[in-house]
Amino acid sequence: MPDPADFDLERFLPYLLNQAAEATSRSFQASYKAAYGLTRTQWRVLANLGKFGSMTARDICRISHIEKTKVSRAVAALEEQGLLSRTTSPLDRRAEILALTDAGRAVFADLGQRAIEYDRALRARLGTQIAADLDDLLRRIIAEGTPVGDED
Amino acid sequence: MPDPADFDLERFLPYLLNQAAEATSRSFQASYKAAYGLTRTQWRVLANLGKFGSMTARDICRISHIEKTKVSRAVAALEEQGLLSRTTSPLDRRAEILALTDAGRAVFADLGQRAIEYDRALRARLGTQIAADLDDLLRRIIAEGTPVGDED
DNA sequence: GCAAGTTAGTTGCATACGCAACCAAGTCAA
DNA sequence: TTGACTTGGTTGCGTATGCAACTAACTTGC
Repeated sequence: MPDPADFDLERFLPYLLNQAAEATSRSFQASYKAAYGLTRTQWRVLANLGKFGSMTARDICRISHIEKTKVSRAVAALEEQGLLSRTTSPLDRRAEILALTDAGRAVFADLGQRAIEYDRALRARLGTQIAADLDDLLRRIIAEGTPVGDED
Repeated sequence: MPDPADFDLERFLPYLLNQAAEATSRSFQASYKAAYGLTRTQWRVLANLGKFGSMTARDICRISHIEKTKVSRAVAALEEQGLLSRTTSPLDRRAEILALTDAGRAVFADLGQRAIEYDRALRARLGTQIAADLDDLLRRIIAEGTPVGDED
């Protein structure tokens, strides 16, 4: 039975991960927020559409592990801004096929580049081999990282 | 000039970090949220007070890198729940010295233990050596991870 | 063909957050 | 002392989020 006095937030993995995530997200946030007024979620949805082409909101949920509510609102906002268009699926009239508009693709082109550059710079500073290992670790954490249960 | 089509969210470090952070935080969240109705921020503030003893809100900001607003509200909530007490500092009447109450210490004891166990289990599954390396990496990212500027 | 589920997506509500503006107490210098 | 500046902490306001409840469109078994 561990002594609670031994507990140190600074060595607590969830905390460290959070800080690291905040640090990186925050600084990249400037790109999509300042330049295009996008939310983190909106940027992610856009990035998925940019990468994978047309798909339905549900697909985005599956791929990106973002909850449906968040996706739904992000999609609404992106549509509002003219960055994506919705078409009711002919196969399933509940579903909507989402696709970036030209404007959306332009934004993705710009942000995609910046993201690549940002990522490269960060990895370079960490050391590319190390960064690659980090990827694996993070994926493992994401995959099995939820020992207690309670999935998102 | 990178081709935006090369961009893949799944290999974007800020994104991976976020997912990993979410995955771990989420599952530990059950402990403090379900059991004590605490917010992530509240739990962190409590953890810092539990670890370091009495200190001022400003100190918590410095140590934990949480913004003052968040700390302020968390402190108010924790006081409301009877987990901490405030005393105006005799040295500087603007500052308030925060200290856990007995109830607060009890909560910390419980959550501290659970946190240690959670962390251990996670590290064990990653491999302890690897987990230690991960710590370093994350600290580096946190420290220098914000190349563009725009600090928190 | 239809009642009992499912599933895609939206919405209401209550809460947490970020930012900027704001008080009150302290500091510093003239 | 007094006026300009800094600093500890709070608050108002607009926005993002999570959860549960909801609609509409599909599926299944009978």
